[in-house]
Order: sequence, then C-alpha cells, then structure tokens
Amino acid sequence: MEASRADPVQPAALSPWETSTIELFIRAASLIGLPRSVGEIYGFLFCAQSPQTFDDLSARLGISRGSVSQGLKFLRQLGAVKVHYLAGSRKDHYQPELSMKRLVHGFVRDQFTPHLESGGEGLDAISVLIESESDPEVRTHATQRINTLRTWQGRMQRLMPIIMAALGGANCFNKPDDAPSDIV
Amino acid sequence: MEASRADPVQPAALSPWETSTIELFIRAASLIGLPRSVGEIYGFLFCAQSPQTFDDLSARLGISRGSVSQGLKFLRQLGAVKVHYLAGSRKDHYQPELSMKRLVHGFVRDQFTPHLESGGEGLDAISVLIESESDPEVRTHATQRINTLRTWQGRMQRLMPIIMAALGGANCFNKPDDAPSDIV
DNA sequence: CAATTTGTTCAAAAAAACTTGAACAAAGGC
DNA sequence: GCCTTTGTTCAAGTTTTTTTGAACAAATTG
Repeated sequence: MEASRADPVQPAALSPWETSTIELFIRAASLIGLPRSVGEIYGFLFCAQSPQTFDDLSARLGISRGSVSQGLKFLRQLGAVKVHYLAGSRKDHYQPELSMKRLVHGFVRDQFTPHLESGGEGLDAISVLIESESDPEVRTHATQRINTLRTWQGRMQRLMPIIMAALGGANCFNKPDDAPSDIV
Repeated sequence: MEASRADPVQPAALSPWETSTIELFIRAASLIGLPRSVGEIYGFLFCAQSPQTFDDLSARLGISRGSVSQGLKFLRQLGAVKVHYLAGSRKDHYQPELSMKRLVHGFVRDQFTPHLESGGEGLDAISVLIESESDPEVRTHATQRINTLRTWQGRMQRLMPIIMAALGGANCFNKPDDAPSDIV
C-alpha cells in the first residue's frame, strides 16, 4: 500500500559533506582528464559507509544507467573500485579502493605506460625518416633533437618507479607521522 | 613580377621527420590535457633550427592567428617557449625551452599546485560540514574519510619536490650516462 | 520456458572544448 | 598625424567528448 505511493522514486538526497566531497572528486577527475561521471561515482563510493549497488549509484547521483555502467567499467579496470560479493544478493556491490598507491599505480599503468612505450617506437620511426634528409646539417640537428627526446623518455620511465616508491609503505620519502585515518 | 605569382602563400611544407615529431607532441599534449594547437606549436619550435616568428607558426602549421596567439600565450606562461629578441626585427621570435626540468616545473606550478592548495581549503570546508551531522557514527566515518584525503594531499605535496629532484641535474636518481643530445 | 532482474552496448542528443576570423589595440615608420 | 605592421580578443562556428536511454544479452526465478 505504502509502496504504491512512496517506493518508486525519491532517491534520498546526499548530505552536504557528501555533496562537497563528490564535487572535490569531480574536480580531481577533470584535472587528470577523466569525465565528470567517473569522479561522481568514485566520490560517492568513497563517502559511503557500505558497499553500494549499481542502482544506488544511478539513483542517488541522478545519472543514467549507461554512464554508471561505463564509469564502473573504467574504474574497475583501473582497480579503483572493487566488487564486493554479498551473500544473498544477485546485485553486485561496489567499494572504493582506498590505497593511494594502488590508485596511482592503476592509473599510471593504464593511462601512461602504454603511451610512453609506444612513444619509444615512434622515436625509432622518426630516426629512420631523418636518414633520408638530404642536407647533412639538417640531419645533425634533427638527430640531436631526437636524442633529447630519447633522454626525456628515459627519464620519464625511471621516474615512475620513484613515484611509486615515494607513495609506498614505510620508506625514506614518507614522513613517518602518517596521521589517523583509514588505512590507505 | 615573380612576387605576384608565388609570394603570397605556399608556406613551404614540413619535412617528414618534422611532421612525425609534431604528431608526437600533439599526442603528448593531449595526454596531459592540452589542446592540439599547443602541441603543434611547441613541436614545430622544437624541430626548428632557428627562432621562428608568429607568422611562421601560423603559415607553416596552417592554423589561425588566433590559435597561435593563444597557444603562445599559454606556452610562454608555462615557460615552455622563450621570446628571442632579434636585432633588426620588430617581430618576436620564439624558441622552445629544452630543459625537461624547467618544462615539468612550469607545468606542475601552473596546472597542479594551485589545485592541490585549493584542495586543502576544500577539505577544511568539508570538515566544518561534518560537524553538523547529527548521527555520531556518520560523523566518525566521514572524519576518517577526510583524514584519508588529507593524507593523500600531503603525499602529493611531498611528491612534487621528489619529482623535481629526480629530473634535476646530477643526483642519486639519474643514471649518469645521460646520452649525447642537446643540453636539456 | 516465460517473466523478471541485472547489467551492457551503442546510436543519437547534449555539453564542453577548440578553432577561426574579423574587429580591435599598440607601436613604429614616414 | 596617417598608414602599416604586429599581435590580441572574443563571439560564432566546428569538432570532440560525454551523457542519455532504448534495445539487447545473460542469468535467475517461479
């Protein structure tokens, strides 16, 4: 009886701190070139006290099921959300990854490393093109420039492990006073 | 005479290695969220053997004067191009910054640090909102989450100097074998 | 096995980002 | 002062990205 009146909709509004936190994640997402919906989804899961379903996400955030599906797909691939299999339920329940190191690692692995590596092949291809320059002065100059790019590429590749180490558990880069918080 | 036929246009095509190198910079630009035109402009200057003018950029790349103006403005702000004042010429001549460290520093300074800092204020604002949550369990949980974000923020801020150090001149992170190339 | 629940896909609509070019300012040269 | 050269600005047009929602597949239930 009640059901026919109040059940169908009204997704229960987000509380102010949740709204602000989600906004923060939306900005962070756009900063690293991810769509708003991805920021919203991760932000909502980050705020939630318990694993949330697909429908929770669509209803409470007010975004389409299509966006939720795509956003979750992306976040799962990155390792930024994990599926929590709950006993008596057919629905999937989603939880946020809270370890910054794992989040960064997934992002770097999926969004940077591939480009860095294909970039190396690109440089080889350009070196070949330079061979067939007629003017030797041009060849010399071009070769210098490509060597610069190779240096840059090598530094980037060496940088990634350093970043991961700096985010890792106890190590020489982390101030030891790691604050009261979730684990991370 | 000749002038009236061949002078006005025909911007002298880019050589194959230049085209490929510029494409590489276009991809790199979009990877870090910058528009194509910015990648083209920096890429062209990177390839050039001598400082280039505003008009060279517009003509050889075939992009509008508006795009060149905006792109150069952005790149100058970042410190990615430098103006080279040439004796007898009213035109500005542009050169690329070739030091990776300076390039990264400018980018981080302009595109990241401001967001990181405003993020800190954002967290303070959220903490205030959490105060006015009625349920104490929710308050506890929310506070934990915000503490997690503070930890993340602190790590990011400590990461930046580490990255700069890793790119710097001689130091414990750089393999010493820095390859024959432009200085960088 | 028909009906329901759960989630994915993808073409079309909407929104955001980028580029263009014409109007405008600034600074020199004549 | 007037004309030219050099570069900037910004509204309008174009392109790219993101979101939507309806059609579809897969799995489960009764």
